[in-house]
Amino acid sequence: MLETARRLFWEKGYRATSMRDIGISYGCKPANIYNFFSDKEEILFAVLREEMERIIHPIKHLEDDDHTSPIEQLRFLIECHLKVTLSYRRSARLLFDVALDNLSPDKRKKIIDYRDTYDRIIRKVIRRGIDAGFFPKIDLKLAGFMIASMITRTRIWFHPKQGASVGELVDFIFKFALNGLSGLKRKGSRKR
Amino acid sequence: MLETARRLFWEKGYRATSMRDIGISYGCKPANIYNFFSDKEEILFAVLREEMERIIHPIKHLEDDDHTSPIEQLRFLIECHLKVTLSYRRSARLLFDVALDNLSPDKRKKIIDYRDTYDRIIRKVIRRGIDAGFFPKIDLKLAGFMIASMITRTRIWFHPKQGASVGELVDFIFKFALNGLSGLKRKGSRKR
DNA sequence: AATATATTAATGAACGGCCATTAATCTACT
DNA sequence: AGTAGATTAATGGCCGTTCATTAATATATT
Repeated sequence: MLETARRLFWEKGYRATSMRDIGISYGCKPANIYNFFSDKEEILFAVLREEMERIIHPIKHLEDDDHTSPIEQLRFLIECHLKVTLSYRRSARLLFDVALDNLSPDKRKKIIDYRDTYDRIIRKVIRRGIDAGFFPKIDLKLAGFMIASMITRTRIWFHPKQGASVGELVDFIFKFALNGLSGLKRKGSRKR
Repeated sequence: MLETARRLFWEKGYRATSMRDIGISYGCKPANIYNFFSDKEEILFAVLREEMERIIHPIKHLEDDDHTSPIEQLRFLIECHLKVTLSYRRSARLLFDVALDNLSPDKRKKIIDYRDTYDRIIRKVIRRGIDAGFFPKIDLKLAGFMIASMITRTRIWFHPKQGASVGELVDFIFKFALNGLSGLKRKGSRKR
């Protein structure tokens, strides 16, 4: 049932998906859904949390890994994030962006914490790249957001049957990011 | 009134913004809105079209400009797109992504045409950079999407009072993109 | 094994709320 | 007087959720 809801939320949006829609798609009446979830919001929360977990889990160790090469870490992070992202079907919207308003403050905070964790990890990886001399001293926040932007939006336009394969996309984004970061100058950096 | 609707749609989403909301915010009753717009969808269409116009208009000439330096063109495009994007308030969602479903097919097509125009322009600029020897032969679609992704998502996280200024962001993205593209190898390219 | 009891899953019916929109009427302006 | 803008009252529709009931399944008891 959660999978059904997840699919519909991504396809149509949270608000445009009714409990009746979920029931019809899953094969039960909407009232039955309340035997499994307390309300609609809880379904959304479960969906978002599960996806965030899938994104964070494989890269979590990077936060404390001060030994592996930062370039390898960057590639690993990009590859993991991208593969999770593209393991789902293409979607016209990014649910992480649009659905947070529909969560109560405490649940929203939990999802935002996941995002913060992601941001923290990617910045650490980049930081290590700087410290190791691969990248110039740059704004970690900007760099992290740029890379994440490129990855997250692949879900909107990437189509597995057309153009580049996932592997090629990993390569492209990794190299683009690596070159992009490597070539930046001190200018534009800002102490935070 | 259009400005009021635009603001609310971006803040809360199209579906979560009721005609009552628009009326209250604008200072009239919802029924009055129908003296100016035939229905809710027409408001959305007007909002999206106006914003797309603002994005496309300043860069439209780039489509037929085979003389200016492609690097300058790239910078100009990034700068224009970014400045339009950040001329609006930060938003938790990208209306272009989420609201298209709420348009009738013919109106949706019109907005998508704008996006296609943007994609065409940015790919042309990159194409020229390739032809002029600045970039290696790469997948134009991927490259275009990457740059556009970085720009469009600034609307979600950029805050004018914190961190980098708009100008610094223009510099950052331009250089990131320029270096990113410049350093790419033939590998990963794919004939389309 | 058969039966009673408990639990879980599923449903029909309905509620109260909100929505976009319309028709009729009113008000302000020229 | 005519018109544009604004409002009131109402409609039909959809929504998330609740409640009482039923059906199916699991567990405990004899």
